[in-house]
Amino acid sequence: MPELPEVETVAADLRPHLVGRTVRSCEVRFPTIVRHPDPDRFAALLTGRRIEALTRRGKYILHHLDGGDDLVLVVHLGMTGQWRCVPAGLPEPDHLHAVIDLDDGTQLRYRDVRRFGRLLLGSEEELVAARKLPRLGPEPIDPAFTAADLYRRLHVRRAPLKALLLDQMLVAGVGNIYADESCFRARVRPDRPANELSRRAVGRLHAALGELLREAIENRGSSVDDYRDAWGEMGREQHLLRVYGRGGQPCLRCGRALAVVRLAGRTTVFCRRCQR
DNA sequence: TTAAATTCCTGTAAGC
DNA sequence: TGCTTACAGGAATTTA
Repeated sequence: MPELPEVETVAADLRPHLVGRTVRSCEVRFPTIVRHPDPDRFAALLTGRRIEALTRRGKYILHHLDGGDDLVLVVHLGMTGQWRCVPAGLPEPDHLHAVIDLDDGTQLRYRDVRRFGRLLLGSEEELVAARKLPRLGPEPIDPAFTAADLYRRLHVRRAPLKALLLDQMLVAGVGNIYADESCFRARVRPDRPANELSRRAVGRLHAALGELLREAIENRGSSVDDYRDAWGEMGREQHLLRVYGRGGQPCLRCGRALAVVRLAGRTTVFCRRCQR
């Protein structure tokens, strides 16, 4: 499933191909995929706009448009969303929910089997005010985000650490895979109430998060389930995951069978011996 | 305000 | 083989 490294990979790959392109037409085939504004207005507003910049924030891809009104096309891939740029006329896959034709003959395609993803159009302020875009927490790979920042956010909360790592308002871009992996690297139990963590433990967690996410970006993300990059290719990080998807198998550090529990509604894997 | 539970959605795999 | 059922999870929404 696409988390920060996967979304970063897609955004970085698309950027050189999309910046400077103009939208010729837009067809929304599955209306509920567009969450703001209504699909007809979405298509009308988008048509004729030029993409001036492409950025990522958390798990969101932001296409900044010309026109002087700060309009942004926002894409969230949810669980199974795919955002690809292909030559127009290529055979269409199933579950294709939106198609955007560009002025160079390429086509942006939004495909999403489970339809947990979404497309938004508006200024960032408008989307946040309309509660279509959350007030995201800091970027975990931003050098300005320090261990002290993370500690300040965690030590006032009593929820299990895992639940807070998944909270996009606390820190942006972490999902189930990298939450479990960062806890393992930091040797911290994901079910510990956040306010019980020492500064030292939060320091390890902060370092683990940064290292892990940078490594995963380097490896073009984890292709578990059906994540693919903008060209339909798989990432490599899934081969390096140490706990995610390995419940019951031996811990790669100590050999003990990895525990599987349910936390914050998510399958959570950790080592009862290595993580305290 | 916070935390936990529920909902959406479909492909896959396990069980009978 | 074919059917039913459980499971996967990001985040909005609801409930406590």
